[in-house]
Amino acid sequence: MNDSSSGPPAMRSDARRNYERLLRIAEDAFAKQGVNASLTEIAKRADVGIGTLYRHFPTREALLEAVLRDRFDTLSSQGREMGETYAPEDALLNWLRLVIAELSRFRGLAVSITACLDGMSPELAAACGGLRKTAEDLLTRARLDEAVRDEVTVSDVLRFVNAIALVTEQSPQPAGEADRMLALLMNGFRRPD
Amino acid sequence: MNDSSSGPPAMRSDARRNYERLLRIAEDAFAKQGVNASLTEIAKRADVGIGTLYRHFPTREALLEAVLRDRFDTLSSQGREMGETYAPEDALLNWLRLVIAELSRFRGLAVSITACLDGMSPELAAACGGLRKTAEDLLTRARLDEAVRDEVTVSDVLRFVNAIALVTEQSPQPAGEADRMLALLMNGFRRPD
DNA sequence: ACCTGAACACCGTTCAAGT
DNA sequence: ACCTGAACACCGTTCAAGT
Repeated sequence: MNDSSSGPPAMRSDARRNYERLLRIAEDAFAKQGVNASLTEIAKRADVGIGTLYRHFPTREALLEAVLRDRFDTLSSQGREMGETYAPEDALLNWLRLVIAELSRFRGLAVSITACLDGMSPELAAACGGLRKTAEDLLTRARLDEAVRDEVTVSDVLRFVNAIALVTEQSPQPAGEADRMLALLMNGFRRPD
Repeated sequence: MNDSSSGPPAMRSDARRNYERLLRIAEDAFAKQGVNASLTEIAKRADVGIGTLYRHFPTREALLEAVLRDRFDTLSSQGREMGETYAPEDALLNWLRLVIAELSRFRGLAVSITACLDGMSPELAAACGGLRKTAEDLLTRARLDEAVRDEVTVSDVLRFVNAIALVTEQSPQPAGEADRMLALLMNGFRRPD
């Protein structure tokens, strides 16, 4: 909490180097092999003992969370911008598109995020919290604008978006499919009148 | 193909016993541990050498497919019944509810099915084919009844249904959540007028 | 024709030993 | 304070040897 805005935590310089190398290699591995990429191999590719990986990131989720943090932060701020520049419904739609793109970056990521939406996997809770807050803002605005039914909750939205990413990620044209599904979904969210 | 309706394939009686034991144990294991349950343990619990498991089921998907076959068949015939007894839209809705319930039986099943909808995992193709055909019939009827937009494809429907199962399966009240999401979805499918 | 299980290559995770 | 890597328990998969 105190180090989230006050810059990098204090570390011995070799430790810091290892930490960053691990992060870089892990991102690449997750992108190429999915979120279940071999930790042993990540350590090896980072020229680091496996124990060092575990010291910095006690669980796979901790490592994943670290890799995700930056991206998720920019996702949130993009959401805020959109809220200011677009009409409520478009803001929501466009932002959700970005979220889906992000969730599709690593195979299996959407599953992990779903798990954390459901309360498991406390490691990713911070990452999800940010998303949830942004989604809440955009959804509320859309609701006030009468563009979305009252019964639709933030959980609904996030769950669906995860679902779309999940089910699209192996499809031949992920982005196209995802867009179509998202459009159908927003149509479902809209009020009947 | 020739043995799908002409009864069980010819096997030595001990082989047949092993085959069925494996099937029973595997179903239980998949239900309890998800579709990635340890094959080694399944073989052990079935009192069978691991090689025997591989002889009968060369891949995990083959085993899964065998476990699923019966259930998926009854799912298809239930779909046909519903097509005859309910109004087109209700038939589709109610059948999709059943599909979701089935996909939620094993953790991770929806992911596997999605993979096979997308053309990977040929092992499960047969199982998916049945689902697809039934979905096609029900969807066509709903379309003719003008209850569903023209652009909605079978793939859309199945993908969404998978998505719902997937994203619901770890939720606190899976069935309730799934129903809500399915309702929203059908709302999105409906024509604007 | 079918079964067995040892063998191999891999992985996650821990922890005593080092600097 | 941090790093290392051997050690342990597990898994998937193959295949030579058995009946």
